[in-house]
Amino acid sequence: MPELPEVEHVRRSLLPHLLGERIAAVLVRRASVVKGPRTPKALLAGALIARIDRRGKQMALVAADGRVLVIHLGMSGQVLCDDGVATLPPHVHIVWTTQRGTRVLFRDPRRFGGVWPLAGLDALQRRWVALGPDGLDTPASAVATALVEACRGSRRAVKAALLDQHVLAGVGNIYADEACFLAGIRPTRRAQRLKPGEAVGLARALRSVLAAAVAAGGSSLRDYVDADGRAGEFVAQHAVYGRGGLACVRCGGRLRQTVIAQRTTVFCPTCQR
DNA sequence: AGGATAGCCTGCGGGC
DNA sequence: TGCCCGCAGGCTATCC
Repeated sequence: MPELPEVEHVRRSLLPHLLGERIAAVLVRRASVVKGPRTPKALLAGALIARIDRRGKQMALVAADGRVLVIHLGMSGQVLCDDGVATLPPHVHIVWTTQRGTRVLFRDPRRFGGVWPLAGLDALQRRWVALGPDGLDTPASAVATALVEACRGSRRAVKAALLDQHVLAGVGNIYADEACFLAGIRPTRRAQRLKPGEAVGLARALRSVLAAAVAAGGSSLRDYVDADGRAGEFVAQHAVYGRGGLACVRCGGRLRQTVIAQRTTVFCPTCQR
């Protein structure tokens, strides 16, 4: 679903609604989306929201008293804010209401996402060290190092390594394909065959694609909108994702489609080697 | 032990 | 029109 740029945009769009605001009430409408204690306290009832952090595709609401709630949007998750007047749309699983009357909805039709109540920042740290470095907030050189180390001796495809959140946090199917195209690297290449210079190029391409996508508000295919219901515009800039069989924007040749790590993969056989 | 496979869910578009 | 199939932005547990 939402990958790093979409989650970052949701995070930014939530800030004006939640930062410095106090949660007055929490309503859980479908308990199974809460992965941990389901008490109002664990779900930030009474909390003053001090920060909203992000690592990769995960977002964390951090309360002034140290409570933390991790939100993962999965494939179809949304966090929506409204004035609390309209009828709830379908698949809204959690509803927070702030003291000022803003209603914050966690909506997730496919329910691959969820929320994880954590005791504090220590627990968040422990959860997030398991992830690789963030694809956007990390210097390109460090991203390249992480890629080189993950590829060393690995027989899996380059794209499979990019999708592995333990290697690098935040890259999903769209941006893996787009970064490989920008770097001129075929996503099917075995990771261990990647030369160090190519890993550096791929790291640069990744950051460039992620930053451009954030600037465009992310990629809205079906479900994705930010907290204010706005869609992202980055789809118009996709060079390969969703364009299998169409003409390469660079050479005009026919883009090829295959499957890597169970994910549809599109690349240009001419521009990507 | 890394890496490839199901499985979790709902909704939508295409083909018949 | 309507039904059935395949497919979708993620991740985990399980198996080889």
